[in-house]
Parts: sequence; structure tokens; C-alpha cells
Amino acid sequence: MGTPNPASTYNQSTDKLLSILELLCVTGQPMRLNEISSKLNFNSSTALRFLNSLERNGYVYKDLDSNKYRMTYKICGLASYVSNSAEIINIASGPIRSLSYSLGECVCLAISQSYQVVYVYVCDGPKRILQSTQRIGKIAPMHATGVGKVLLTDFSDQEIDEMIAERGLTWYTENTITSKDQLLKELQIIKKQGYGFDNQECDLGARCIALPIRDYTDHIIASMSVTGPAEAMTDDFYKVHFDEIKRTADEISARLGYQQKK
Amino acid sequence: MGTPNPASTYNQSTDKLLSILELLCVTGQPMRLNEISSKLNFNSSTALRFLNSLERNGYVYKDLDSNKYRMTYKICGLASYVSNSAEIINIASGPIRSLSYSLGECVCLAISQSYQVVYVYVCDGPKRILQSTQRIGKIAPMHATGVGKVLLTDFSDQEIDEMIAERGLTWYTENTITSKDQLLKELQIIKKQGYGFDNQECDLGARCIALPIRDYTDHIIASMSVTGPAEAMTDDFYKVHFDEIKRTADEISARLGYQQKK
DNA sequence: ATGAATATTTTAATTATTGAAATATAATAT
DNA sequence: ATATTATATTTCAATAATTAAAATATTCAT
Repeated sequence: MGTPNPASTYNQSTDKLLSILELLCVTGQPMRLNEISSKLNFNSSTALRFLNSLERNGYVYKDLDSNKYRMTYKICGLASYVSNSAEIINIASGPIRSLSYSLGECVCLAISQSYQVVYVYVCDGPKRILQSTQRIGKIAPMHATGVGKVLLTDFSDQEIDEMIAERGLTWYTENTITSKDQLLKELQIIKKQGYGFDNQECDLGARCIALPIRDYTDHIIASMSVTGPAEAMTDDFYKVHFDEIKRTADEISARLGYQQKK
Repeated sequence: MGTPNPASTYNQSTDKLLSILELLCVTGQPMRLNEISSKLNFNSSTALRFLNSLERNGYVYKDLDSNKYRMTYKICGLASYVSNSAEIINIASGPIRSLSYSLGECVCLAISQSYQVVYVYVCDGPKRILQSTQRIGKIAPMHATGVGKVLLTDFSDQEIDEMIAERGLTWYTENTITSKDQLLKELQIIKKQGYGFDNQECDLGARCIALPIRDYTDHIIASMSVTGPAEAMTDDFYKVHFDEIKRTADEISARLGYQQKK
């Protein structure tokens, strides 16, 4: 990770192609050849060749009137294979959509991968004008997110050490947990009460509650969060809706074969 | 379209890279280097170089235990930019999710692009074990799908001719409409009643009802369908649920600024 | 431990890629 | 209309990246 492989074992075209794809996707707006080539510092004929290839393959569409290139939906199709192949998303998406719709807030499902949090399903709340910046595929630190901390409660001491060694405990806001001691204490609390908060620890202004999702192995395999602006996500809000939120998480666990202990 | 550009204006690496991505996505299972290179007829060191690059860029993850490569969720993140940039999906996804949840069936939203149907949002019904093969980004013919025919009702005669010239009226099943006369008649019926069916015209076994979505310009800009196995999607089923389906489509149109005429 | 299978690196040959310049096309101003 | 400018596309020689076979290293299975 981070260490670049020797030149002979990788491929420059890949980098170029992906940077074009990323530019077109993130920008969201159709772009002219010149815009693309100058933004990426490609010679225009180089950019053109990549764009032609992308178009031939159906990923990009060139509007003949404006001469602008834009993404087609083909990449969404590819992506849907990836997200659909994960059993948990099939199982969890229904309950999550319902919860999001009922609360009018953003509900996320995240897993851990390589000591990071990966959001695998995000359902934006229709209520908010400022929609959350959470999106499917987004990577986030474990120690500074509600879902991350919940996932960490199921890590062994050794795994937590590895996580810290590999990823560190980066400071994001004045609330970020940046020492191992603090983190272990927090994990104890979350373990005991069965849910955790992110009190603007990653992003000032954003607060969430996060709960564990378990499967038949009894292990925490994912975490679900309800996220929103700190002013709205008050303790009161969570108190009022806790039962509904908890019921949703438990429903997902149950569908994954988790047998609740009593 | 179809006519390959001269060799100098496209790029081979793009084709190779995309074929690796497609293979990994569609297969859904982690794959070894040898599997990938032999399936695609790449030399193993070539495949390795592409995979290393994809991994460096975070799109592919190599499991160090099994030596298998698999997609990460990063491509889902890219794709979500594409689908989120379309205003209509933001507006329509909520009502569509609710309808799908309430009926327990697959609900799709499709637009037309280059005389084809593109599914831009798909919400699988939780009820069916055999989930539909509809997915976001999927391309389908206009004359053989419910959504396509609904979209065609807003095309000019000239546009319909162009569609036929460019795409033809390909035969898929014994129910497929394959003559212009038949098609025009069918469009008249759909126009009059305000909705259309796909009676196993594209795929034997699949039936759907499709309704138009209009925006403030009064034009049909999308079509919504409720799809399922023909045995379940009976006339009776649609009769029972028609009001709810219609209400959902109208709600989306209303949110897009369409003023219903009386 | 040993042998078989698979992954990775090395290397020289090749071939696709590059980018500057020329040309063509489209957009805008006169 | 015509000239002017901007943008897109093609051409082509120089170059650098890619290729694939073989060598080596690693991993897996017995």
C-alpha cells in the first residue's frame, strides 16, 4: 500500500484511463475534449484516444451537438454487480430503505476492509436539503466514525494494534479519539451499551448513532448508522427513535442468521 | 457506432483494462491471476500489470491469503456520482423504493438514449427469490419493452423512423412487435390508455406494466415499470394495484413540475 | 521434504503510444 | 457572407511503454 511497484509491474494507461473516468464521474457535467486534456495534463490527442476507446466500449457518450463527453450508465451496471454480489446488501437494503424513509434521515451500512471502513450501502434521507456526503464505496477511518468504532468492538487486541500501526489515529476534529487508551475505553462503553455515537469526530457538524450487524457466526460483520447534522441528531432524537433503529438493525442480523442471546 | 475508428485514434490498453474490470465485476467471485489471464487470453505478466495498476488505484483488492483478486467498492462510488447527478433519480428513487417495498415487486425507471432504453434506477422486489435481471445501466430495445414503448409514444414519426432505421425491430419472442404498423397501433393504444404492457415481448416469462413520467415541459422524460414473472403479473394483479402504481408515477411527475391537465 | 502449480521478475524485441505540427471542422465576430 | 478564432482530429516520426518467453521465486499439496 502506498509503495509503488517497480515500473515494469504496472501500467500507465490504467492510471490515465481511471483519471479520465474519475474526472467525468465526479464532475458530473459533460466536458469538452480540451477541458479534459488540460485538467489532466494530457496531450489532446492522447485524451482523444482514451475517450474514443471509452466510447467504443459504451462507457462514455459524446454528444454530437455540443461535442461534450459524458458518462453513460454502463458503469452503474458494472457497479451493481459488485454491490449485488454481497449477500448482506441484498438482505439489508430493504430494511435500511424503510428506516431511512420513515426517519427521513440518511442511513448507512458499512463493513471493515483492510482496517478501514467501507460504506457498502447508503440511503439518503429525503428530508435534508444538504444531503450527506456519504456514498457507496466511500472509505473512512475506523477510529473516527461511529460505524468504525462499532466494528472495532469485535476486533482482537492484536487486530486493533495492527489497525493503529497501519492507519494511525489521525486527528480530524477536536473530538477525534487520538490515543489508544481513549479508544479502548470508548470501545468498552460501546460494547456494553450495544451502540455507539460519532460526536463530530470525523467531520464537524455531523453526528451519528451506529449499531452492530451480526450474522450466524455471532460476529459483527457490518455496522448500520443513522447520520445527520449535529443540530438535528440530538440525544432526544435518538431517544425517540431508538427502538425503531434498533429493531431495524436486529431485523437485518436476524435475516443473516444471528440468534439473539437472552 | 459499430464502425471501429482507425487504429491511431483509439487505445488498446483501454479495451484490456475494461475487459478485466468487466470480468471481475460480472463473475462476482474473487479470481486468481491465471484464471483472469487465461479467460481473457492475456499473457500472465500483462494481466498482472493491469491488476497491479488497478490495485494501486484502489479498484481491485488482492487477497494475500488466497492470492485472488476481487473488486473493491470503489467503482460503486464512481457509479454513484453518475446516477446521483441525474436529478430525476434523486427525485424518483424515494417513491420507487416505497412502491417496490409495498408491492414486493421489482420497479424500474428507464429513459431513452440513442434510441435505446437505459434503466437508470432499479429496485428489486424483496418478495421474489428469482430476482429480475434488470439492473441499473442495462440497455434494452425500445420496441420490445414496456418502458420503451411508453417512451416511444412521445416520439415524432421521424424519430420513430430513425429508431427503426438505426436499431431495427428485432425479434425476441413470439410476442415481439416486429412491424412498424403493429408498433404504431400499439403506441396509439398506450397513448390512449396512459399505460402499456410488455407481454413477454422481450423475454419469455417476464411481464410488466409501464407508465410515463413527465416533467414541467409536458414531455415524457422517463418511464416507470413494475416487472415480474408472467404468472404473478396477471391482469388481476395490475387491476388490484393499479391505483397505487399510477399514484407513484404521478407523484414523480408532479415533483418534476408536471401540471396534470384535466 | 519433495514435486507441482502458480506468481513474479527479468529481458530483448516489438509495437503501441506519444506529442508536435498540419489539417479539418465548428463557432464567433465582422 | 467572409474572416477570425477556437476547437477537434489526423498524421507521422521518435520514443517509451508494452509484450511475452524464459528464468526465478513463491506457494500449495502430498
